[in-house]
Amino acid sequence: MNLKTLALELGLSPTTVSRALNGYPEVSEATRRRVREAAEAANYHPNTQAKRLATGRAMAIGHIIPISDRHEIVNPVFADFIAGAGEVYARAGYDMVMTIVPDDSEARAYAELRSKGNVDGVLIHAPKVEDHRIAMLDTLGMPYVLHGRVSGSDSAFSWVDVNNKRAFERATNFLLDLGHRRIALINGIGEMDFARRRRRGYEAALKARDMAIDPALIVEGEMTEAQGHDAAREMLRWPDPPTAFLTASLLSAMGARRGIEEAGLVMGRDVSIVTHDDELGYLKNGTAEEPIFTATRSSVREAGRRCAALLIEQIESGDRSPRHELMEAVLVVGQSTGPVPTQ
Amino acid sequence: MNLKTLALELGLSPTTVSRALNGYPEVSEATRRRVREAAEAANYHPNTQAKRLATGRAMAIGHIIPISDRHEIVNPVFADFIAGAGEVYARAGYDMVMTIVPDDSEARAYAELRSKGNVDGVLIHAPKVEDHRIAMLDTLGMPYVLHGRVSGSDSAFSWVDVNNKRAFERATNFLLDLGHRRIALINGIGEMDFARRRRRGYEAALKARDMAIDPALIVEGEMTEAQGHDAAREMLRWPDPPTAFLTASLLSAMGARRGIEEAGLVMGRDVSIVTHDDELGYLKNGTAEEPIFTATRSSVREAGRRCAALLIEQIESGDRSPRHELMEAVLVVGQSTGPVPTQ
DNA sequence: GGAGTTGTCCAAAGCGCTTTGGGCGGGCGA
DNA sequence: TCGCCCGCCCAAAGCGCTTTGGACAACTCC
Repeated sequence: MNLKTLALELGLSPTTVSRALNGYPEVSEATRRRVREAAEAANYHPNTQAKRLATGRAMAIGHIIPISDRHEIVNPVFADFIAGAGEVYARAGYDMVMTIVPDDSEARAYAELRSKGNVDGVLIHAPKVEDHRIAMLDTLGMPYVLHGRVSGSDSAFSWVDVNNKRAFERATNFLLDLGHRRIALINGIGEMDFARRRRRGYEAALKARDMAIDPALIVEGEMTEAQGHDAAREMLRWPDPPTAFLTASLLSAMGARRGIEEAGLVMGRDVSIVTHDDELGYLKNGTAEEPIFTATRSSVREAGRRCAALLIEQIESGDRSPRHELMEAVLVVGQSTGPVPTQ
Repeated sequence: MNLKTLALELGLSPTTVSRALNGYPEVSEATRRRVREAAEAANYHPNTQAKRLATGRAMAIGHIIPISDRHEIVNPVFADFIAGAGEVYARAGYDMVMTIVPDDSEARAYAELRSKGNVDGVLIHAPKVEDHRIAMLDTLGMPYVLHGRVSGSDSAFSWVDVNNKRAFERATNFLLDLGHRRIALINGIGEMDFARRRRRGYEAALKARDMAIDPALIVEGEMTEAQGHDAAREMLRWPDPPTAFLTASLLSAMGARRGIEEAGLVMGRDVSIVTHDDELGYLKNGTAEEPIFTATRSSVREAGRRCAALLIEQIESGDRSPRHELMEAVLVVGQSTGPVPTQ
């Protein structure tokens, strides 16, 4: 079923049918209703490709996922972010098109997407501290929104981010207030912008109390269960072990907990853990009322929603002036923290 | 830059340029080279929408993800599956378009995708024991491939699946051979087809040795860390606790391990665990050489690749006859299993 | 009653590509 | 030398939609 035959059946011109369905005023309410009903009955939906060609709008948002380097797509937060963004796309009538590319052809992928014209804009994931994609996207002139920021050029583009620095500063202060002095940071990969900011927050809190920063207490790497476990096991063997861990993901926290328990210690009594919690769908920090880990909590799914909304607005309004949304994490207190044990 | 202006610049007709770029024989090698070079230099890529409209091929594969019900997209295996499929799509020049829909409009989403013509086929995730989507897709007449099967109608459509039954049968036998007699099954959600098959495998192994099936030893639900933990903690308090756990995911296994350790027991000595391992990118079972958990291992990412390849072949060949690929899981022995402890 | 306005509809062009159906000239066989 | 085929190229139609630029009748207003 296409426009022409539908028009033929109705005894109308394609023009009128198109206008009726798209809500243009040049058609009487009576015919509009008639057309709408006929379209419904025939389960008619305008052909996407034709519509796109005619309007010049792809009605699609691109996500480019490099495959090898940062394991981006297999990062557990990715799925939740996508879910949030996808909800918004669907409601606004946009397709979400995802392209998996080898790491070395990421740049080309953006250029191709642009020149093939199959998306109206792109969402950028997981920016590094210095991210080459920004410059490239600017020369391409394609609308984009970052999930996260790029240190140093924060205001030149639109982004949605959680206030990582403040979150980790607060978490550190929380532990300091409990009397902890040896606090380990089990962070994400150092070149990631979010990890850098979290580290800054941790360091800022220590500095504010005139405490030295011990590099040995900082571990950076992929946020897996093994990471948390290995770091905790290692550090707890030291003569002056940390009394608290600050971890960047729930998986790392789970690993750290295991390391603590392996050492015959009790989490929340002997050793404390504060973690960041992205509120992932399948990896919950207990329940909302009874969290297991004390955590800085911020929904990555909500971040996905906001990114998508921002990008769509930017595309539809044509307004390219950068906009920012900084989400604040909330600190929830669970059973994983307690006052520093007195020797 | 478009075909027309490129042709103009070259002093050729659009026809010839199109044919040169698409490898048709009616153009001399000399001009073909000239055209190719000019296209390269101008960074010309044919407009996707126009191409699609002209050829009638969307060059895209759809994935429809219901949002609420089964938490599908936030399921940790989803990302890995998508990564595998996406690789293949990209290589074959297909877009991956993902649609997030509220649960109650999933059926409509498929019909719309079909009538709007923006995909050439769809990949179906996470089939239930009885899945209404099959009938619907058949009436729509759109090519599709299932990741998994639907009990009872296995041969009517194309699918790629891991041999869940045999995997769990083998795992159960492995534990039985070690002398275990009280083996708990911590399974996925019961109405999922894969969970059903795994349970069948478990039950078949027990029956083969004339052992009774104790329903109390079977837990079905979302495969989270909490699920494994709660089940293990609960069961280990019983007067006749299980001596082994068979879990359906690494997360559940991690939870079970925690439950075991909380009870003051040692995994691999006092209580054994065998788990299924989907080889997720960010959730590894130790290393390939030194697995932590004894596991039935099968890459869900590879399953994604095969699904995609099968679907594309089906689309391009026009051959709708159903094809199946059954992947066998391999049993790897880690440190989580040992002979049943003598009282 | 005539001019202007308004409401409703349509014909046709155009989006950027592919593909059909030739056209033209040079080489080859008879 | 003639006719035919073949290699190379092009004009134009068509994919299914939107949108521009009217057409036509009915209505309003003086």
